[in-house]
Amino acid sequence: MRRILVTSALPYANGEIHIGHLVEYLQTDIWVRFQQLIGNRCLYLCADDTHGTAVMISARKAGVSEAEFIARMQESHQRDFAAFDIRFDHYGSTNSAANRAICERIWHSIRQAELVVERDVEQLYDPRVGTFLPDRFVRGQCPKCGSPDEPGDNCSRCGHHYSPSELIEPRSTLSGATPELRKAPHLFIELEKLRGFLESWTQTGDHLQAEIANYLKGHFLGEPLRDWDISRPAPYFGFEIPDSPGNYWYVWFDAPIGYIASTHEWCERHGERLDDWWRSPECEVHHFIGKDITYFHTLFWPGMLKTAGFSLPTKVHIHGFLTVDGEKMSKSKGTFVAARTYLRHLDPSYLRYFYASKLSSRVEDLDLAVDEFIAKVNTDLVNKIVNLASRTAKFVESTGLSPTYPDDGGLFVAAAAAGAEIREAFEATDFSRAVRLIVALADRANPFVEERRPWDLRKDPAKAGELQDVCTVALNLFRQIVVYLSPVLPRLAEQAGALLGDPITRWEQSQTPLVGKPVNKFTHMLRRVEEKDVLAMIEESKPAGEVDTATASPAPGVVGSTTWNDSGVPLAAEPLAPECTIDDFQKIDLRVARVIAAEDVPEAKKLLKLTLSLGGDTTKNVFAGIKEAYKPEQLVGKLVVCVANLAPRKMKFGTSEGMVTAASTDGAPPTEVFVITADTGAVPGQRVH
RNA sequence: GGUCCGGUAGCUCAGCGGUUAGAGCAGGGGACUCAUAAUCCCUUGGUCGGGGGUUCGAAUCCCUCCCGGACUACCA
Repeated sequence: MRRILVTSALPYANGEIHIGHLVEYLQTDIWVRFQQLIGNRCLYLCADDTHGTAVMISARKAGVSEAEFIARMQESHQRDFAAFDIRFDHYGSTNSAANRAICERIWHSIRQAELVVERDVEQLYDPRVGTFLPDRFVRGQCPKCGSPDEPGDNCSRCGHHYSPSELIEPRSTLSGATPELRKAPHLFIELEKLRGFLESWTQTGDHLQAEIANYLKGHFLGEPLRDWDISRPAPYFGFEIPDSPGNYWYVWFDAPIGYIASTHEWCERHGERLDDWWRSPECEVHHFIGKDITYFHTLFWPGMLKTAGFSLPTKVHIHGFLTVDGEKMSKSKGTFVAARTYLRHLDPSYLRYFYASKLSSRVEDLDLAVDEFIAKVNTDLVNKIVNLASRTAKFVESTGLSPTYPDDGGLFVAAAAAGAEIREAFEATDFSRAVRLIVALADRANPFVEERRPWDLRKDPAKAGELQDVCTVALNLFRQIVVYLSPVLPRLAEQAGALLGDPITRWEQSQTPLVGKPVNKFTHMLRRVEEKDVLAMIEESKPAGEVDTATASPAPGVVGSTTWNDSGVPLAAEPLAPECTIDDFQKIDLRVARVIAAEDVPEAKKLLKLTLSLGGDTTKNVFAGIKEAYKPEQLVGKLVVCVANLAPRKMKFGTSEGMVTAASTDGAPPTEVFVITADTGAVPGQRVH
């Protein structure tokens, strides 16, 4: 029996769980349940990741204390996980006494290893809010290309990288205030000192997927590893560093330590020793994470563990992101579905099954195509698998299963043998392969029922024995499939166990048929998915107030903010700029213009080249960063609003003589950009007053 | 631009050196009626991205090009 400790990444306490998060938690939960099913001792641990500026700000906005804020969020997270049958052995919080203690312990080791250096860091500071600003909380004009309102780390227009302090006319997105440059001491971990260890750990053994090891080799280990800035000056929601008053551990220092702290809390409750799980060569440690946090889990984290003498991860399992119908999840398209919203419309088993049917051990994005989702769930689960039971169980309600297992032409034995391959696939987190193999078993079981025609047998009392045998076979094949599928579909396993009076708890149950048992009354196990439910879920996930003009028209004559129920998200994402005067506004000459030509700039990722007419012979050549939102032909003929007196700017592909105005939510993907057009009747050349 | 992954039937994918390339779904035809109109049988459909090469033999190995995606672009 192996002893295995498993974690999923700690969800951040700044937002709700959505179906993208669930890829990871379901993947992990399935693997854990599989391990338990085959008899291994397997613990599944998680916690909320609670620290950092973002939580501090969100709590402030919500008008509650951080403690209150994270408590609410944690409750919400745990409720969602439970609803999807994600079964943690313990769910902690990084804002716990246990975590603080272990952070201190690990910190002490890192200090002792002389890996810490102190250096001053200049960072922008918001004097109005009284806090230092992470890069993404600062916006301003790009120092290179002059593009206004660019984020604090790099320019979305020219791609130039800079530090937020290089921005021209920077402002805080929290308050609109002009940030000040302030110097503060920060603590750094000198990761380069661990190079030897990290090279060998990442490049040998089976700790990482091959593509990840390769990626690290090329991207990080190819040059000196940079020092890791792991402290933040006050105010910061987190743990104060004991030997550095006024400084707090950066959230990414204490977050992974939460894995150990959560284990510690579990140990306290169950009378176990932490060292048996985190300092024992007998115990495997498996982390499941998304590809976005590869860096933290494959370099810093092993470095910290190694230095502090904890077990290194046996394996870091890294998965890709979720896409919906081939595109990134999008709030406006309604594909950014909160777990809570999903639950209002659909059965969690559908998602568990669908994800399982798509997941492999590779670092690939997983696509949820709505049609495929519906087809897979209905065809495989309901029509093929559950159908085996629902078409035969009632014939043996009174007699129960045959006392000995009848001749089934070798079906049960063959499916039992297939278990070895299915088991390997689960072990390797190659769930799509496992599911494919399992469904193939159902494809063989249904023809058996068809051929033996139980519905005819029941008409002849002399064939009662044969009827019982046929149903005994069908129900056993069903049960066998459900045992294999039980890590994916625990509810179905429970229902099947109840039907046959024999709870499904062990993989071995797939190897021996069940005989001589009474059969309970069959009750529905899984409803078919209906397209309208999926569509309703997507509709509900669209931002409130966003009316789909193709399908809905507003009630005439009724106008008011309560009627429209517009979301507060865009404004909150990008608070109002500092006040300006009418004179300030007059400097900007906005004009109505007609797009008379639009063409793609093939070499550019974001740009379209537009020719704007201001009426008469006056035209302007403008490059607009809207390629990902519009096709050129959609724009030709449109009346847009342009900044007509903008200084011309030479760009890689030509000179841009103006700018087309467009609306977007800060932080939204580049596909969510909406060009501002003029109402009917406006003509090119008119000024916007 | 760099790195990596992929391109096999309309769709999702399997096969990854060896008999005429497979499955499920979808399409077409038929059967059945126990079952959540589920099931079963038959069937249409593919120069395995293009081109070179290695080999007795290639979807499978090598080279090259094209296309799609992810990551990355002095950033952690």
